[in-house]
Amino acid sequence: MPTLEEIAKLSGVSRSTVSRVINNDPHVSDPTYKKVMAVVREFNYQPNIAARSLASGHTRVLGLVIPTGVSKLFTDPYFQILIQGVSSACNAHDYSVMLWLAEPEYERRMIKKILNNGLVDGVVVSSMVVDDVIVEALVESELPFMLIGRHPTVTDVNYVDVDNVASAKEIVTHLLRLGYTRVATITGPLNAISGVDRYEGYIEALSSRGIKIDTGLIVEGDFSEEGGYYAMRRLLSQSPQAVFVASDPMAMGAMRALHEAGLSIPEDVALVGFDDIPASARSNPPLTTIRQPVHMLGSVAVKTLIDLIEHPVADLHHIILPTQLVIRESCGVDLIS
Amino acid sequence: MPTLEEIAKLSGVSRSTVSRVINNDPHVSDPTYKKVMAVVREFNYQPNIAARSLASGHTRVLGLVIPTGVSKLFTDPYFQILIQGVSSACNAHDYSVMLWLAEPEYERRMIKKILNNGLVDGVVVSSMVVDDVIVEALVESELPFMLIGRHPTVTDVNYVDVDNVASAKEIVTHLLRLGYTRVATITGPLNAISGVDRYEGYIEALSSRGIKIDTGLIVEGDFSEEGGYYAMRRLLSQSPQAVFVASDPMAMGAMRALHEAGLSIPEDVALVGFDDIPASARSNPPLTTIRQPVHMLGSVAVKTLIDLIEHPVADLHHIILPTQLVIRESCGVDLIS
DNA sequence: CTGAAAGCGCTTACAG
DNA sequence: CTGAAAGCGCTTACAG
Repeated sequence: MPTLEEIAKLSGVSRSTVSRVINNDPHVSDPTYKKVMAVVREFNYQPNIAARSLASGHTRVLGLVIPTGVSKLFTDPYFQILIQGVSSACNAHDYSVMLWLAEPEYERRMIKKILNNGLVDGVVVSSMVVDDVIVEALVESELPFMLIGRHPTVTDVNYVDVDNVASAKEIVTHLLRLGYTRVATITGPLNAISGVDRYEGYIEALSSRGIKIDTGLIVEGDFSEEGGYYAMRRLLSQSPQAVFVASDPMAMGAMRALHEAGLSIPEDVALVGFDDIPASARSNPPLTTIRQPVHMLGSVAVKTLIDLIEHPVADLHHIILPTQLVIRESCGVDLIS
Repeated sequence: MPTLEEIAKLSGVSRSTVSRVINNDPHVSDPTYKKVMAVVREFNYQPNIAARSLASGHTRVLGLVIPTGVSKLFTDPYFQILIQGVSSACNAHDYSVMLWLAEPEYERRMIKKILNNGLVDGVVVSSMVVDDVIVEALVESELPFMLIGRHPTVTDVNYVDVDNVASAKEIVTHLLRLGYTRVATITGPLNAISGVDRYEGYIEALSSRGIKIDTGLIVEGDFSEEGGYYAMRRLLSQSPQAVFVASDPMAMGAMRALHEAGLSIPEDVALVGFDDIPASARSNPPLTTIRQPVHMLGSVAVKTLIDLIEHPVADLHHIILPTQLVIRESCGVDLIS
């Protein structure tokens, strides 16, 4: 592994010039550029990252923190796609991504250490819980950061999100329009912002049609398949006509519970979800759901963050990405017309 | 974010001394230590990683490369547990882990770049395919590295593995002992070393009992649930009495195919797997399988690697971890006695 | 367009 | 036990 100094000597120029060449500085003559590049290639020169970071003051690595625990991270397709979005946008901009692989409590203890030692140029955070301390730590650290999913109380931070309230309201309204009146919901965890927002959308949809809220029809889930399964079992005794499940993995669990109970979908109980994970198109029956642009949430967060790093501005970025209502078979068809 | 220099000034000692304190060098007097630590805490000093790496020549970060593509990585519980093992061992030794988030082809293009820029002190590689170029790159780079899973041709490298051949032979022999004679197998991908080894174990078990190999009973899978499902469907026409499935996710897929065909396990077809993922204990029926110490594979790889980094030796490490035959219901009971 | 020089924030022999 | 000094391998004004 040669150093920049050696490359300079070998090509008969100064270290400054080699540095310019490898950093694509336009102020280098063509012959010089070619001469140096030949040597760089010949010796397979790779600039030392630590030295480069120390001298330049930035590392071109982004931190990705998902304070949700490793198991959930690997279990929910949402994160899989989100991470792909983050990862591909980073690659495209020549940044690396450092994924925090640790449990929630671990984060809190280490978070400041990691934030302040200059390892990352910025961070993207997904799926915070409402009382998460990470936002404070981030604000204190003065590092640029992007949230995926808005924060309920701290509003002067950058984020990208979908309109969870409106989207949930839309799909529940669809159910109402089909003629169902006893519409239940399996909510997300209510300490997650998206959980609260989707619940809110459910309430709004019912209220705006003058339907009274029946708390017996509301069960809290945790976004997981298992959680959906058990929530649905609890809901069974209330015999809802339709259920809005606040995430597709939970909807898969709810389907399993329904099948086990010998109930058919949508004839006995109609079901809709939220996410549109790949499995939702293949489920039995295919799931009506809200499609989130998950990959794009990740890539937009990264692109915005990189822009923030490279061109600091004071303006806040609050980006809302569009969702789609995807109608398949699990919601049934118009009961009235 | 104060620098070491400022901490030195503030505590009235030299930079050398501050460095010794934060690195727990025993050659520091107690009063000095306390004085400096007080200042360190007061200002929440975090050493700059880039500077530290540059000066010391090591980074305390380990690369984890699993050249299998992001989707597979997030889909197979094997990797989830492996990563937890790697991650926890790193944490315990104050190392960070950098997970490559990229598709296989990408690796090859970038691998040298990443290996030679001094970002990682060593790397652990899991799940290579037989013709993988990464081992060469690793050898060239002169970085310390550990393989999880042996390499078929390059033997002078360090690895930790289970004895796939013997374990597969053991579980197939169990099937034979129970009285089944038409024993099929759904293999792993035969460009993966573990896929080949488990297939080899199947062959050995049959051969050592004088049973002729029937190629119609051998179908290649890909370690995934889907792959197991389709492989089992192809096997159905051969009406095997029992099937050795080379991974538990594939066994789950095979069960699904069997259930769909209206066949019951183990009455119509007995089934055994390999891995013992969490789902295998809860499947219907619970799956007889080989338990791999996956978490330990990860942590042993890391511990050995760190030892290699901190105490370089020429000796090769070839570590074989034990497996267990876990007998549950899917294999049925003794047909003969 | 190119080079000399300072500096990024640490660690580590070397003295004492 | 402690400090002065060199050095890790780069980048970046500053001159020219």
